[in-house]
Amino acid sequence: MKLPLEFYLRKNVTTIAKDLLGKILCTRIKNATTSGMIIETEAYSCRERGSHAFRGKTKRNEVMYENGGIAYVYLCYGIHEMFNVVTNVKDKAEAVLIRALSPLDGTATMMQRMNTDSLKRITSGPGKLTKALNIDRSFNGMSLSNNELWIEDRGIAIHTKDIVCGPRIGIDYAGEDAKLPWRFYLKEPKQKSTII
DNA sequence: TACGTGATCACG
DNA sequence: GTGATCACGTAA
Repeated sequence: MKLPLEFYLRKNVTTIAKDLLGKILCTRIKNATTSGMIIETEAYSCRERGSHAFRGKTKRNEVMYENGGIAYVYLCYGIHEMFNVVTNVKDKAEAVLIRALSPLDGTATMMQRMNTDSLKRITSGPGKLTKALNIDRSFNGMSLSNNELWIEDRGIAIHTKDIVCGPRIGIDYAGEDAKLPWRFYLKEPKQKSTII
């Protein structure tokens, strides 16, 4: 079942980042469905220096200011498309970066898109999972409850004790805010046993 | 460990 | 207009 809009409209972005672990990110492109379980996320808020929205609204980050439940997709390092989930209500600019998935549906399609035979390599990074699911900047601002792009709950329960948190990756420029423990991921052993 | 790659944004 | 910078991935 697709996540309801209320899931995304909540005000605590770190809570949403944790709650997204174990949920399923899916795309359906030209009859090909691909998906994976979310196993790593990072929270971003306009209140801290790590966020694109820290300095206010720009053409790139404007969708972060919309109501939650839509996608924020941008190009990083000139090569990689990055997928974020916009959260909170209009004008409260917050988002959750999806950093890694555990592949579920359409693995053959994803491996073909990634030009590899290795399951482990297709969705193990923020730039890779977008390519595997065929997400690009044309998805920017798109609702997460339509038939092309959505996140669903398949009843996989994640315990707090199985969630590891730590500082976010690649934001050294954010000064003290780079130390915020706003990166969340699943412990390895549990991650395997929850995939059935 | 180095570097490709191009959009973005804070400057003029 | 320009230039430094960047929420990464890969090869080595």
